[in-house]
Amino acid sequence: MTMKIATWNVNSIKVRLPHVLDWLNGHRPAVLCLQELKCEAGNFPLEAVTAAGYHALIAGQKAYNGVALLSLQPGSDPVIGIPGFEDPQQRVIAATYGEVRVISVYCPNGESLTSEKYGYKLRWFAAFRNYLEATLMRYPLLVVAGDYNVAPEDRDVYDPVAWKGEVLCSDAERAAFAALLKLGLKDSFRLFEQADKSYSWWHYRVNAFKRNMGLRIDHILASDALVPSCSSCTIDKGPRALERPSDHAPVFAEFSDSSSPNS
DNA sequence: ATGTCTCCTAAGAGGAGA
Repeated sequence: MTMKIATWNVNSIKVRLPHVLDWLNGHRPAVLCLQELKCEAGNFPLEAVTAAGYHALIAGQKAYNGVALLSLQPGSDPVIGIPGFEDPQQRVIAATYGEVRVISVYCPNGESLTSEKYGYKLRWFAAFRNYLEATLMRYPLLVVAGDYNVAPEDRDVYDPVAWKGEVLCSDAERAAFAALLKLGLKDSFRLFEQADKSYSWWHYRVNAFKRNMGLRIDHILASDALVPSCSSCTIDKGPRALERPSDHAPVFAEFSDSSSPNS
């Protein structure tokens, strides 16, 4: 028996609700981490999600950002944000499902290396690293899934020469991502053989999706203690080809049920 | 290729953010 844990930057839950409901019904993930809700918690389409059989924990705000955890079983011990890091931007929500702690995260974009938002991005990553370090001590079975706004390696970029040093690909951003892995986390996608030119985000402009001009910036990190139970990680490009798509595709990882003995 | 999509304010388009 396996359970799926998935992540999807939906770029407005209001607009993408039909896609999300279809995907939930098709995959029945144990947990779906959402990013870029772009709505306040009170405007989240809770009834439709509940009717689909899902519980929801929501950290929303007007217009921008916003994250959620949808789940078949209710989560426990929810935490919103990064404790001790004051931030009006809703980017992080955590809860426990069975034995597993799950974090849905929307890392800052940064805009460009010369933007004030880039400095915020690097400060935010430092705080997030410290939060994950503390979280791992309390929850050895940890999944951190979301839009990291970092392409970790050149093979995660359709044109690494053009993107060299650009935001999402800069050395400092890649170092910030690597610092998360160094805590004892693995990029689940790279635990398995994957097709070349696998991406999770494509710009809306210039027919980028049809031309596969993409970046892999949505990741599911699994703690070292969870890695033995991880059996796959897949980018589902299907929803990106629909009418009115998000610019991101959902990503999901499968884990064997840790409740069975000797698993 | 200043290319697209979504939100906001505020009553028209234009700006912010990605």
